Amino acid sequence: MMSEKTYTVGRLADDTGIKPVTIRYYERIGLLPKAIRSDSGYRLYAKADYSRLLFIRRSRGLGFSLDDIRELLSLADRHQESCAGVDAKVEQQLEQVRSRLKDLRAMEHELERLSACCEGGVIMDCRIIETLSGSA
Amino acid sequence: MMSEKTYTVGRLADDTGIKPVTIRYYERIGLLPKAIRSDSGYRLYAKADYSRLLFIRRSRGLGFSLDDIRELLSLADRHQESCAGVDAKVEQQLEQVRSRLKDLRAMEHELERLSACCEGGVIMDCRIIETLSGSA
DNA sequence: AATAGGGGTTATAGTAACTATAAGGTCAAT
DNA sequence: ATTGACCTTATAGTTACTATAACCCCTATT
Repeated sequence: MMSEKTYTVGRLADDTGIKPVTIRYYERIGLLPKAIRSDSGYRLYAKADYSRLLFIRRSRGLGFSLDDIRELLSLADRHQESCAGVDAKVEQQLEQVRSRLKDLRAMEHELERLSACCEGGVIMDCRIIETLSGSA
Repeated sequence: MMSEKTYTVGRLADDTGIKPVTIRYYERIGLLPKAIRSDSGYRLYAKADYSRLLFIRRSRGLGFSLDDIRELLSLADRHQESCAGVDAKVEQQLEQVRSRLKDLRAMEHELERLSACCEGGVIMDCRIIETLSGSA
């Protein structure tokens, strides 16, 4: 029903929300296979590439690094193996996200505290500057 | 009571928790003034440098970029001006931290959901991989 | 005096995940 | 034939460092 192999890079970009430069970058670092080329040298993509890119985009959305994603993709291809590795990666990513959350929450609180203590005076009397400079 | 001008870069590093390489880097990009040198070419630091470095470290801890810190430092030096600029920077940083928090919380939830749906089978049946690949 | 260690100095390249720029080739439509 | 929107490549820039190499200095011990 659908034609076989006819996404150009820009079309793929529109469909996946990943920019052409980024797609080419992914190819260069081996995250995407080398695209086949048209007679004039344009990259041509098929459904499989589209799926792979979506996989990458979703994983990026969960904060996985490109290296993590490389591993996830290679795991995903081994249909018959246990998915323990995948699960472990997710768990590990969750750890990382939580640790980052902890840091950011601390920053948020400290910034709130700072913001609250500004009374609109002059730098010399500014409690914010004082806090940042201070010896506490 | 204390001697006047005698921190070496390593000493300053120990006192501030910022590594020598990083201190030199800060000097190179103009975040710290060029250190005066000993006869043999060693950098020598005074109390003021120590304070400035602490200021930088605290600000980094709040997530400010080095460019932000550059501005904060230059604001901090203008004692007689209004501290509105400082307050604005803090506010803006708070915004950024909160936006990042929002993203990370979303990631956390999604990762939790994923992690929960793994039932320890084989990749082919893995709901995690399915979700990452899926067209939803 | 020679040497060993633990400093210090520089310059250069690498990291992550892109983004920006330049300089050019292709394609479809007017 | 030319316009405009696309494609191609290579190269450099971004952030805040880290790593490496190759060398110099200072102090203390043999």
